[in-house]
Amino acid sequence: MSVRSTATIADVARQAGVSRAAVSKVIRNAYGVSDDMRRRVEAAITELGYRPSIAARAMRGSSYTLGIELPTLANNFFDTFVRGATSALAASPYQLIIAPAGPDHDNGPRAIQALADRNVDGILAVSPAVAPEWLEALGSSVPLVMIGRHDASDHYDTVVDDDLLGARLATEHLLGLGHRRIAHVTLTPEAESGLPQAPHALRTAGYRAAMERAGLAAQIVHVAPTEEATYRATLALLGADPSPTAIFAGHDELAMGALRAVAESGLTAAQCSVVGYDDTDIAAHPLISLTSVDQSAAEMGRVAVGLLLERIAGRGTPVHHVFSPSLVARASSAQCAGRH
Amino acid sequence: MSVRSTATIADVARQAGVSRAAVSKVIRNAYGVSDDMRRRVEAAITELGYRPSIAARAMRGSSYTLGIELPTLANNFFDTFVRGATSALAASPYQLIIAPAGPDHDNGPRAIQALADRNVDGILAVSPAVAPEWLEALGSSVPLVMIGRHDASDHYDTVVDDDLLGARLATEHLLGLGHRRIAHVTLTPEAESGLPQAPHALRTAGYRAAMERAGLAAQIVHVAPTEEATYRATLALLGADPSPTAIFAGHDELAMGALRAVAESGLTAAQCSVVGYDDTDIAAHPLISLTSVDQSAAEMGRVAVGLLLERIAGRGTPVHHVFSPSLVARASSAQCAGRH
DNA sequence: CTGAAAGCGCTTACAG
DNA sequence: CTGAAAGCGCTTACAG
Repeated sequence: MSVRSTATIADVARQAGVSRAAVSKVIRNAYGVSDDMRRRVEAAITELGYRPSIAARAMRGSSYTLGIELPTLANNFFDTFVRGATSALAASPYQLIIAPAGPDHDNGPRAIQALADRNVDGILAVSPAVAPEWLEALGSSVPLVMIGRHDASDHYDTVVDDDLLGARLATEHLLGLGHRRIAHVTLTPEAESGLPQAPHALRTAGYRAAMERAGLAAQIVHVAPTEEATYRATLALLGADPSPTAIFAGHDELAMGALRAVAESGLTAAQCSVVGYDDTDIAAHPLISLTSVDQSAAEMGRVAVGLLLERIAGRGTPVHHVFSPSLVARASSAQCAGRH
Repeated sequence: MSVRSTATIADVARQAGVSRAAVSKVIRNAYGVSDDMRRRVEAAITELGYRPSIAARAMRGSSYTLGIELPTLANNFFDTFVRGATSALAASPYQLIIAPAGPDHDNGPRAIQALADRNVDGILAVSPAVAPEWLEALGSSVPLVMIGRHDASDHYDTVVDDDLLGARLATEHLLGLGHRRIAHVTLTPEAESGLPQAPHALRTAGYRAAMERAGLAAQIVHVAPTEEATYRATLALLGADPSPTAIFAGHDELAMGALRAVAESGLTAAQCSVVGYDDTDIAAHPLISLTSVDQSAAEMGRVAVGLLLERIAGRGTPVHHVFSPSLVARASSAQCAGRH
């Protein structure tokens, strides 16, 4: 395998005794090349260890690169998503690159912009807090698929799970187990720029609606997006009177904090159940066994890449793909036994 | 914030009433520009929302991009590593992009090559199974820093933790707790292409040496690199007679499987302790509380980026940076109580 | 089917 | 300090 070839298209052309245009056609699999010419060019390419310069190609046509912006790598959901995306790209000429947004709030757009600056052929992004107008402008100049947004966009596609339904599934699961005092621990609205269509805002709405349908009072607690913050908030909840017999956490990492508080308080799942969201790998681990809402991350990755390839192929009309989440029940939720 | 500007350097030059060379100097912060000219150019850039084309810049000079190849995103170690790397880049003009290698064995070199093809200014890579010769060739044409390799390389730098020491710390920790029958569960050698200098091979050697010094017999079990495989292997170990009172796992994910088998067998840490390697976030979680060897991932990321920037700045002599790991003792390891 | 020529958007010497 | 010109390695019409 060659490493970084010093050979250019001109070298290959000379070696094969053809024009540079001919070499270009061969490497792009364009038509209008005789078998004989193709053979000679391919031989020259092998002999010289020629590799096309992506930078040069990007200036004229395609960069053969798809970029995906992620807010963090720490979330297992994204790993699964990326694997799904990669698998959908296996037979294509595209290479996937990831631009991590980093911790700062404004780094989402910055990382997305960095991808656009690099002439990627298409962008996949997870950025709940970016303004739709900015995305519309971006989508007008480069194929764009946003993950986890419920926007009714014109110039980009969206792939999202039905957060309203997911939250309903979680809440009704707990209601079905006999729980009546169910608290919802979620992110502060600012974490999503206060957008009412953002995933966690919708999950909260779904929870609230399910509680209302059951004739019960909703109890919503806002926390910083960490295990630790949820741990402390849950301890406070469990120390109150009356205290909840079940906690629906906005995502699995929060649920881990709730789980810890429950365990430390010496309570069983029957006394205080916990349900998360995302069904990350850790939720499935037998030592954790967290009931959670599954978004089928891998399938989302495949679908998102599919939409992006369609856009690259010329589709201009927006597609909004909504996945139906499902609940995976595990040991962290159990029939309500009441307290004391 | 602009999105994808259609303006080129020529547009800016026209708008500002200067030459394209002048604009180029301003955006590169090169000297030889009057204050007045700089002001006019900057005004034009803002007005037109101009953003330099990275592809065009890459053809002539720098792509302002650093690439990092990772075998997977699932490992928490890498997330921490990337955050460390990003923090070291904050003040620089470089953007970090990640090329995930994917599950297939040969995808490491493929992803690294994809970065080289894209004219990145430097490469960071985690690829234990690539041949040193290939890396030497690559390092001769692009600044390269390899993570987790003990190679005595000429044309690339290495950043690695002292796996021999880490394994010794883990083993001696268990010995100090009174354990005598300590099994080591690790990856099959093929997972590292059988390289004796590979991380897990060295950890095994470190374990073996510590056991020998204590006058004890080593017991080494090879598994596939999954929680599940380690779970089953540990169950088998615990069912044997005599069975180990402690297990040192090659990394934390394996340790999670061992932990599960121990818990399911109804054994306490005093009856069968477990120690992992990497000190991932999950190890620290109170519901898991896994004793583990810490490699200071974030610091490794910072150091690796530092070395890469030095290479980009012109250093040609190789640097091999070795980190000293430390043991983080938690509840999964305890004073040996024997069995039955 | 094949190739000469123009041009993508920058940076780099080189004059002035 | 400033700018005209060449050139980086490709692809794209356009002739032949």
